Formats: sequence, C-alpha cells, structure tokens
Amino acid sequence: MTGAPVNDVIDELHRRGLIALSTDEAALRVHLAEGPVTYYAGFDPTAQSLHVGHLVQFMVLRALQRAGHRPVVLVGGATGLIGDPRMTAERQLNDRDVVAGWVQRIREQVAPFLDLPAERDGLPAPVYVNNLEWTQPLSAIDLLRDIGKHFRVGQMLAKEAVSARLNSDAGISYTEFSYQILQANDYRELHARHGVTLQTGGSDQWGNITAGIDLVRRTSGAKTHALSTPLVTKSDGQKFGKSEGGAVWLDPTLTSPYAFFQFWLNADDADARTWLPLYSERSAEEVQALIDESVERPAARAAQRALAEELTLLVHGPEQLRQAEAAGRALFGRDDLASLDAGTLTAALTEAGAVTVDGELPSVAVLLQRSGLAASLSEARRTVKEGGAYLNNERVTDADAVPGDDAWLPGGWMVLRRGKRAVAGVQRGA
RNA sequence: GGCGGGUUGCCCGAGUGGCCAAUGGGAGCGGACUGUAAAUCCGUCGGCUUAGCCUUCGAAGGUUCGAAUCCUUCACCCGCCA
Repeated sequence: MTGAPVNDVIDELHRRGLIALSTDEAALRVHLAEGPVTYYAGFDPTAQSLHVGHLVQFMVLRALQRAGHRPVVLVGGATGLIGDPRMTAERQLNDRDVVAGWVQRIREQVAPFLDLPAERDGLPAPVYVNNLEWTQPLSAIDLLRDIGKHFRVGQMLAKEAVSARLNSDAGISYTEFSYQILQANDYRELHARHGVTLQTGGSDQWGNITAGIDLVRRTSGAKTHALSTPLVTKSDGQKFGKSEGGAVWLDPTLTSPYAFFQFWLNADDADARTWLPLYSERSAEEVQALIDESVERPAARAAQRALAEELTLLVHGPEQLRQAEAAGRALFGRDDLASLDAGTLTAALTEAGAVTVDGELPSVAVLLQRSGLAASLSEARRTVKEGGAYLNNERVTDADAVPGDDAWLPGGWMVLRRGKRAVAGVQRGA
C-alpha cells in the first residue's frame, strides 16, 4: 500500500455503504487523485417526479462534487422513450410529449442538489444534458453501422434483465432489448463531448453501465470507470420508499414536505440506523454518535430525526423544513390544540393536507371521507366504530354526528385525525 | 390437432344449488402496549341513504322459487398426448 494515492472520496463512499460494485478500484483511485474527473449519472423520465429511491444517486454525485470533481447530470429524454427492461414485464410506452414534460420537471427537480454547492461553496458547477440531443438525430444506418457493430448479441442476451425476460412468459420486445445500446452510447457521447470518465448509478444499472465502458473502449480506446450504489432495503423486507399507499416523491405537490419529513421520522429503528450513513453528510464521528444514541435511547429517535432534518433540508429547503417540523410538533405535541395560535395551526394543517367546507357542516364520517383520511364513507364509518377517528384530539363515537360550532379552533380550523398518524385539517369556507 | 385441469375479493387460496359479501392466510386499516418505532395481542377488512339495501366469484347468455356453485358459447392460462 505504500505510495498508493490516498483518496478520501472512495473511502468516504465505502464508509457510508454507497458502493456496491466498482470497476478496477485501484485504477479509479489513481484516476480521481490525478485531478478533477468529470462524471455522470442518468435519470430516465418514467414518472413526473423522482422519488426517495433516487436519493442515493444524489448522495454519490454530491460526495464526488465535494471532492472537486465535475458532475454531469443526464436526463434520459431518449432512453425514457424506449424503456429500460424490467425483470417482470414490458413497460408501457409513454407519449413523446408526456415524456418531454417529465424531462423538464425532473431537470428542475435535480437542480438544487448540485447547483447550491456550486454557488455557495464554489464547487464545480454541474452540466445538464438530455440524451435526446444526440439520440434523436441518429439514423437507423448510423446506429446499426457505427454503434451496433460493437455489440455482440451474446453479451447483450447475457445481461440479467434481458435473460430474465427471455426466460419468462412476458418475453422482451426488440425495443427494450435495444435499451442497453442507447445507454452505452450515452457514455460514449459524454466521454467525447465532455470528457466524462466515470459513471455512477444503481446496481440494477450495472449491465448498462459496463456496456458503456466497453463501447467507449472499443470506439476510442479510452479506459473509463464506474461505481454503483447498493439497493436500499427495509429490514422487514418491504419495498423501500413506500408510505401510506404510495411512493414518496421529491415533488412537493405530490408528497408534501411535511409527509416527506414524516416518512423519515417514522422509519423503523433498524432502518434508520442503516440508512443514516447512506444519507447523512455529517462526519463519520457524528453519524456514529447518532447511531449510538439511537441504540441507547431509541425513543428519542435521534437517527430518524437526523435523516428527516437533513433530507428535508436538502430536498425542500430551510423554510419548508422549518414548517414541516413545526407542523409535526403542533399536531403530535402534548399541547392543547386550542392553545395554538391561528398561524401555527394554518401552517401545520396546510402541510398535513386540508379540505375546505362551505355552508352546512357535514357529519364526521363525510369529513373523514372528503379529507381523504378514509377512502369511502363505509371506511369512514368503520373507522369511527373502531375508535380510530378523532376530532380536535377527541375520539369521535358517532359517525353521523355533526360537529358543533364550538369545534372551530383559531383561524377557522378543525383537526381531523385517523389513527395515530394520519391528520387532516378542515377549514371553514366563506 | 386430441384429452384433461383451471380462471374467486389488494395477493395467495377454500368453497360444487339456498346457512355466501363468500372459510383460512398475507398485506392494509383501527385499538391495546410503546416512542408518531419493531414485535405481540385484539378487532376490522366491496359499496351505500348501514339492524336494511345494492353490486361482486374470467365474459355473455340460459336453467331454477333461488347459482360462485348446473347448462351453453366465448376469452385467457396450465398440464398430458400428437
């Protein structure tokens, strides 16, 4: 090891558990030590927003940027039209204009992760690209002659996603089979255009990533590198990133900052401890101290709080974090609801989700249903019968009861709750 | 092409004429215990104008006082033979 260049980023990424697979690591360390490296990660527009599952990618991108390397973020306007083969079944193709819209939204969503450190800390500014730029003009002849010649079908068939699909009833379309060629070509283009020599991505992307490395080598002779992140899991085997019925999105209109904060705050103790190193940019010592604290005094939920605070700040910014925290305190605090002032209540309930009621007040059951706390009127009645419905923190016993005028809290609000965690506001209309 | 088996509620899976909105398990939801955890226990788990009514058991039609259960046709899936 004597004389081997020390590289803190790789050490840091290992320490945080962010590296699942890597190409020749010794060579990569040397490469990173030689000077600023331009690296990239790609995001396909398969939905209108990114979700918490994408966050690990940004943690890697940020760590590398902090070490002085230059990030390139690719949004897959072209690959999003083709579809990366999933293990299970063929993807439904989305309309071109729909995908184009998603590209725009995701592009905006990505910005804060890397732009802020660039502006504030003088780190290398990110470059944003869309692979439609070079994939769109590519003719069938160009693709098949210049790029296709470098691909062996045998290797393409051997990729895990492809072989899984070939062996399934679903089979695989030529469209999705071709996906790896396009992603590989992205690496080639970015290597040529921006001097990119490192690609990072999820370990499920490893096959596509290595296809790119091979293509770059065959076409230019250059040696390039790759790192992949592990799949983030939950200790109970459930899928990571789901909460009350849906994905946890980064878009504040799809998942409110309050709900986002609560998602992390409600993590299992075991999960919070394993996730903290992945997502926290605190020092190794601080992270360890938080984990120790979590083991000694689990009820304080130090690890969960750290995750919720850091990530809400990162994704939604300081003002949204402050409001999400205040909302949680207001709604779950020991204080009497009536003692809260109108401003606090308004902020908290707006975060939690609210419905406005004009004119006659409907029954509690109807309010539960309209606020979305219950999916149907039947479910709302059932909830009341089970003792799980609360109005202003008091258990409701009659589903058909109509709240009296004295139920209005400061600011014209009522606090409706289902179970322990699901809260919604009812606001008096005009 | 021939023969046989199958398609049930979010998922798995019982049910072969009335006692079936449909056994059981899982997921989900609520309660208790806790810490707005986990585990455990209890309850709940199609909809509605909720002691009643309406729509569900692959699709359509039929038999019957009455069908998830019987008959016919269609669609899809799975075995065995060719």
